[in-house]
Amino acid sequence: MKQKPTLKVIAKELDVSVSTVSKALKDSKEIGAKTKERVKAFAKLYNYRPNNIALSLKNRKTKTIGVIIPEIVHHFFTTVISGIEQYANQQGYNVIVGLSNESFDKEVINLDMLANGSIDGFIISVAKETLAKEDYHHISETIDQGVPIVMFDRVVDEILCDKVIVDDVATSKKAVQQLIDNGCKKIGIISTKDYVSVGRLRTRGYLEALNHNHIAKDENLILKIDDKLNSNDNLEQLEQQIETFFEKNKQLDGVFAVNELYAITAMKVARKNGIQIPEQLQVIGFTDGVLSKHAHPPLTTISQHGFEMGEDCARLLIERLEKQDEEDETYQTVVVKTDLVHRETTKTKKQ
Amino acid sequence: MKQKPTLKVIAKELDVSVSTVSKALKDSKEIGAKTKERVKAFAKLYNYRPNNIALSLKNRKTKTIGVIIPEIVHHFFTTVISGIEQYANQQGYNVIVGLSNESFDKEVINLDMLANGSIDGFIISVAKETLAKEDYHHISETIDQGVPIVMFDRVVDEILCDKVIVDDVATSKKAVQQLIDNGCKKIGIISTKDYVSVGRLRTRGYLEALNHNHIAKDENLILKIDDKLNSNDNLEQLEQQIETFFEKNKQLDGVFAVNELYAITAMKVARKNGIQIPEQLQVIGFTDGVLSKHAHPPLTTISQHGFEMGEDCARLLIERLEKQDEEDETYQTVVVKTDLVHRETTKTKKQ
DNA sequence: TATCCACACGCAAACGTTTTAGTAAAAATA
DNA sequence: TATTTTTACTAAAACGTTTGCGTGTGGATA
Repeated sequence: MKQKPTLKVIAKELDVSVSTVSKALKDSKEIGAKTKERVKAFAKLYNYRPNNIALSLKNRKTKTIGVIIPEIVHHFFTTVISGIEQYANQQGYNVIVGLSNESFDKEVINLDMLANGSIDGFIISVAKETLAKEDYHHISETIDQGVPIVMFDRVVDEILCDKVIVDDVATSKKAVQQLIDNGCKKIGIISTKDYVSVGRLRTRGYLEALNHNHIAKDENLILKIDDKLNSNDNLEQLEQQIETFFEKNKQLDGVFAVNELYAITAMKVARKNGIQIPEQLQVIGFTDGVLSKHAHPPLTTISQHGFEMGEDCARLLIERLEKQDEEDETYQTVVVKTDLVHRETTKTKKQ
Repeated sequence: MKQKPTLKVIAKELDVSVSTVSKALKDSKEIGAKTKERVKAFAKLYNYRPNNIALSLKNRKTKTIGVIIPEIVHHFFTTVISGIEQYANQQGYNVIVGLSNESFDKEVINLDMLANGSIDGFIISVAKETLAKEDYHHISETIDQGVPIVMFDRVVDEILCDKVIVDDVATSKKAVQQLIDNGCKKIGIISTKDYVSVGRLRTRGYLEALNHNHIAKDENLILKIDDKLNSNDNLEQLEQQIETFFEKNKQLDGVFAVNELYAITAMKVARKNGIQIPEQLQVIGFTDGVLSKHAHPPLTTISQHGFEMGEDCARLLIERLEKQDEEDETYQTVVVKTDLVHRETTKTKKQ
């Protein structure tokens, strides 16, 4: 339990100045060969490492990026984090994770805690409560203070910053089109309330697909789940709502669900009602996670490539950080491509 | 894009000294009432926040704890992180996450990057490669440097530090006993190679249960999966190995799997072979995650209460940090209790 | 009027670095 | 030998805080 060596103690020990030690360690030509040797040997012996905090203070940058997400026990978000981590570490950056738990207040607190010099920039996916309140002052203030932000997945249009998203509308349209092509006549969507941007957009894509195929919109076929039900606690309520939905729509032969959980639960309800998948009912989910892959039957889904999204987020942020002098005020929105992963809840009509 | 206000700029603007500003903001009685007012008003106007990095440097503590885990796309680990986050934030600490990706080198790098003043202490679950190499010098060196470490789940006995674990042996024994009580005669275990501590211990629990019931050990009933197969890429190989395992053990009527994935995959193989669960084969998995809950049929599992484990880790670490003067060299090992979650892959003989 | 004491504030050091500018001494040049 | 150049190093400032101590001003007291 010895104290960590600093330049100062090395200097004192070797009877040279602090600056000599510093320079010797960086192989400066200002320092003589034998002095360098002495210093390096001593530093290695005592396992000297420069103090990161001091460096951060001096350089006014921490080489750390803050990621704030609604929840971490969630396959998509962790996949994104993996991508962020990978790219960031590779560039010598650390990643600090803050959880908002979908709460506005916790999001504000997290932003506050980290924005005071702890991190160089943020990557954030906005909490549902924040989206519902439409209060983004904490985000715009952070940007105003010169801390760049990259938003992903749940983004908000009013805020000017770099963004990484999936083309929710086009992707959903593609998925629903697939159901139509596979012969579905009565296609329902299980979505979220409209203030969740991805729910809103995916619903729009669903409607566009119907419209494009001259299928009339039927409000009964659109189920908008209340956000609170996402938490694992009230699974039964979710199941109940979907059950009711199924009862209301007897000849339902296709379901597009905006997330894994809704898709899986729909399958569960279908199974309970003796509905054969995919023979009587075809299902496509958004987001390709473990649940979909290991479901029975394995679920056809849309893969959003979370890892790549994470990499893109980190890249965008770090690029902006590294050229912060130029004050580039033009922001990018990266749209990552999606893929339809055909598994066994859809009929394989066309590949 | 204004620069962040510091004490210095406030001081200059108000034509007082830096120390006056600092003291005024903390309501020191040394400062006159009107000056305090002026300073506070100005600070609020420009949204002044003390720079955390400077404080960290001064106080020699960062109020940040580093968590290093093998992978983040994993229900158990994210649950633990949730617990850590919750407790830590509540105590005013931040959480920084490092991923080892099960690699020894990445673990060392992560430890190195963070140990130089960036964090006050670590919470770590050791990478498989590290366990295989049995090289823990990076960990002991970190502890020697005065940075406390708490290990959880995958711990190593040789290292003296606080630990949070599950009683793997007893818990596994209990699970296997349950299978026996439910009438299973031929019980197999799907485990990992022995260098993964949890796999080794859970296998031991399995054997103890057999022994306790005077059932002879049968090597054929013990399948030790090679670690590399955990990654989602080679699922087919995993499936293949389990398939072979089933063929070798025809009258198998009980399976105890040391993790979710193995359990789920075993069920998949069983279904493919037309084996009815739980009528012909009963299955219990270790770790209660989303897969188990949403499996069909829902999987009976052992819940390790990851959230509580996280809280315990954070509590242990923070307690040690806050009384670092006393140099308490007695370490605790917290054993969190487990529960058998009865679902539908076991016969409900006794509740 | 001389002395004392609050009062209100400023100075400076410290945390551990890096870096610019400066300075002795030694070496090279004239 | 006198001057310049090079070598090898040190001093000090800076990053943004906090805090113990010093100090000038004023009013109250003697």
